[in-house]
Amino acid sequence: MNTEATAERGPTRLDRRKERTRAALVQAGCAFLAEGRTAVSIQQITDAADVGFGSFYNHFDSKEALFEAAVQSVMDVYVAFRDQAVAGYDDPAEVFAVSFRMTGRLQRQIPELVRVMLNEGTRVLVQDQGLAPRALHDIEVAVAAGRFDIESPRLGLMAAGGALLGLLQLLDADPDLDAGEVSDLMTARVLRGFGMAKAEADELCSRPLPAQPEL
Amino acid sequence: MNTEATAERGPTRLDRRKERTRAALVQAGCAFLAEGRTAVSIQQITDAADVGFGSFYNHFDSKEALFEAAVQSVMDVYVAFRDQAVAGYDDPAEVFAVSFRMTGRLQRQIPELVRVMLNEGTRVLVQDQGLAPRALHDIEVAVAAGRFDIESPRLGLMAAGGALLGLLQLLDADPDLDAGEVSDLMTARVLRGFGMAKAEADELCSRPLPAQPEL
DNA sequence: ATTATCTATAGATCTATAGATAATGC
DNA sequence: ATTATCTATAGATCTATAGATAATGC
Repeated sequence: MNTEATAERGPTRLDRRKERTRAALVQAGCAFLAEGRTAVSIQQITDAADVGFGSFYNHFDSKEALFEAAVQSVMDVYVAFRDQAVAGYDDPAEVFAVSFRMTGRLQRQIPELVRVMLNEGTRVLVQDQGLAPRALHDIEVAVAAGRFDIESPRLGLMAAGGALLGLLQLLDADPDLDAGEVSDLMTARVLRGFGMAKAEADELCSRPLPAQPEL
Repeated sequence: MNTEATAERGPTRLDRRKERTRAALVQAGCAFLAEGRTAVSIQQITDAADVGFGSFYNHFDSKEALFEAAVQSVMDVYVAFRDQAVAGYDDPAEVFAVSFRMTGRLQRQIPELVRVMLNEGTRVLVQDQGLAPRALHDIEVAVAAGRFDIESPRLGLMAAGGALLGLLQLLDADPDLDAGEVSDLMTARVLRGFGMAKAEADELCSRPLPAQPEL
């Protein structure tokens, strides 16, 4: 029995040490994922994490389990980023625009995180938890509010999500691009695809943005 | 010296046998790629290809080299598919629409091929040969002809290509969807994002299509 | 006393090649 | 005679675990 379960105290120092080890492994997994290198040995992973080889099995059953956790952790961070970024906006179309514009800028802030997402590709758009349901909700709310004019929210999600991944890929491939400018152009284009007039879309994409959330 | 080099004759029976072996290996590589299983042994690959283990090294230096060739072969097939599909169309906007609409339908025709593309993800959109330069050319021609109204063809490529991948992912994830219907809706949405009026986009996406090219 | 970490290693698996076999070319 | 295929295997690498060590809890 650990203290947490019996006496309802917070995590012990032991718990924190364990969590640090796990986090180091997940972090190393992310680094390899960002490079698309999943064909590494567990030894290479523990070396990168600066952790004893055997410790790996205290936390994960297999390499695949680690990589899964690594993707999960990246998506958790991204969802938190998005939630913070759009907090305080009322207009659902603006929520959508802000989250789109901020994500493009995120590529310059934490390129490794975005690379993990790019390696996951469009799979993230059909998962029934995490990013996809939130983005779908955003779109549905905007449709209900009469801000978007589309046939199918799910199709809209795939179009917008795909375009977002394309934007991130472009920014990753070309470091010279102005991330803010390109992101805003892409966002305006997607809004037009959702039936918004050009002038209105452009205006919505030129409004000031919140500060980049802490991560 | 082989007969081809010295006497300019066609490929010999030996050449054809070699090519069959190579094709079997590439085909097996595609099958694993489509499942996202790159962590297979060379033994598993040669078993799947029904080829002796040692023969692998007659054709490839490493597993990575095989997978690269497998992706290449899939992209070659897709480019040929697209070229055949759009042959005979003059209006660059229609070329774009047909290639988009036909690709969605291709998912139902050869899902394994599309799955390999999905596993490659947005990477295909920033490669300087194969699909990306052709699609970019289509867009540039349509802009020059006054059919598309966009700021940056490259950004348009990323938006359209990303949306196409999203469409393919959706069709792959949900076998019950009407591929033709969904593809046409997505195409129309992308055309609107390129500045085309809704009525015109819808009309363009309801025209008859050529027969699916042989592959 | 308990728990997580580390090191060391047995056994499994995988790669790359050598040498034998089969098919084709001339 | 030549070339590609196949089978067999040595050596390298990798995984999973056992047992020792270090850190923490009480």
